Amino acid sequence: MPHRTAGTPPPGDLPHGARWEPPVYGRKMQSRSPASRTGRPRSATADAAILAATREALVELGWSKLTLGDVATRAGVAKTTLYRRWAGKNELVVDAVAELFDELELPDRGSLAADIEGVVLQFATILALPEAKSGLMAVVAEATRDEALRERIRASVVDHQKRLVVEGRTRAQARGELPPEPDPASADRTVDLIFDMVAGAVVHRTLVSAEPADEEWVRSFTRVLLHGLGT
Amino acid sequence: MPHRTAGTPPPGDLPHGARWEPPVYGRKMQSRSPASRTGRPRSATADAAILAATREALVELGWSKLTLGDVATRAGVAKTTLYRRWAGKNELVVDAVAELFDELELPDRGSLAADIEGVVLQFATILALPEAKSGLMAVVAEATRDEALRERIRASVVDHQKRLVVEGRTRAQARGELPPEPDPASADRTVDLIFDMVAGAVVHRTLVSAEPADEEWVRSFTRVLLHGLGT
DNA sequence: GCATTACGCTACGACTCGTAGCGAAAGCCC
DNA sequence: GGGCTTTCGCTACGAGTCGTAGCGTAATGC
Repeated sequence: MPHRTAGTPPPGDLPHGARWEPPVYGRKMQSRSPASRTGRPRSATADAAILAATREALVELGWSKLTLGDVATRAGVAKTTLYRRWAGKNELVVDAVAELFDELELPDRGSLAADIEGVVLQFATILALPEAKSGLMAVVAEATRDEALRERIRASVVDHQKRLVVEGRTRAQARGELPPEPDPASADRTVDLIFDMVAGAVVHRTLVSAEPADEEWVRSFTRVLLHGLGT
Repeated sequence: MPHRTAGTPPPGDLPHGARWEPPVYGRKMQSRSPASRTGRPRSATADAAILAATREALVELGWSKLTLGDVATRAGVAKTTLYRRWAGKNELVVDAVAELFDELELPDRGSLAADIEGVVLQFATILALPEAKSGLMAVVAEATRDEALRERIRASVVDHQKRLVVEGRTRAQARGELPPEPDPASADRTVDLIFDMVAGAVVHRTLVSAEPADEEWVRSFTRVLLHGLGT
């Protein structure tokens, strides 16, 4: 099963993909893509094998020592096949890591605090995986100089998480735990702020401080997020 | 002027550094270091030129395309000189980026909120520099698989910032804006939490969301940090 | 002067990169 | 089945980077 961003392009985008000069959208699509096409189809098995091999290589070698030739060997495909499907290491790793975050959900635990603690713990668990740690931050670093890559990360990782923030806020407002927003623009800014605070804190805790974001830490974090430092 | 972590090793550490097999401390020290030594001394001018050239190359090329050979050329030194002083790209970039954060300070602005806003804005300004963005996150990603590198980052970047948190909290407690901590262990945890929340949010806003952490954002962030989401 | 260390320079094997070219395989459509 | 189209595996290649070795020279302390 190929990754969502590849098999199912964002609705209303990329109806055709013949041209391929600058790495606009990292993943190379099957040329001449109007839904139907003739010829031998791409192996979906290879897709899964390549992404799994990429994660495996990330664990064993880390970002800097990961080579596409090595990934190809692990996946049992030719190196050229990799270059036919992805523009380079950056795009490949984004897709490989993005799959890890697909399972993020926001189960209703009855209160805003419990909801936050639950989803933050999920996020922290994923981020504790070595392939997530070394892979994700490396591509984020690369994305500072690559607009298309940043967009790719946003589409396949960030938006997925941000939706959880929106959902959690809606739920909390229905419970009366949060005041309704005055206008939509202000609501968007608040969502962005919360998202940066939550994801940023977990990432910083895990990667920079190199300490586990365990239950105790998550409880403290949630308390400050909801009630501030003063209490 | 060589960087602090090199010229002035952490007090009570590294009194001798003759052996050099695994990259224990990234920066290679002058072999046989017991304070005095004979022979031609290392050029301090070269140190500054190399670190400046590294930042320049980070801006123009980014992390992945930065090569030590190129840095050497820009700095006007031989490539071998670079390898005599640093273990590799990671350590060099850490030192080059660390200098950017040396100027961080915590001026007394009269209230905890104002203090936080001031220092967060400083941090955001530095992090907005392209050399800081691409350089810092790349080495953090590498540090997930390199304990020594992580320690190097901690010593030359993170601790510097964390001290500001401690100072700000002390100041706020003296003003009566924050309650005193019950025990030292709890106090340490709180400092770590705040630090991860502040630095993490700014980093995430700047790098992942790719939006500026401007005054308006900082004000909103500070409000949530101090009083929580409920208000 | 002498010992010692840093420096600039050149050269080197090993490795990775990304691509080109080929024949074979695997699907659609007639 | 026959033809068309696209993908696949494989090999080979030039280009570029890596990190080091070796050498003669420069700069300091004794």
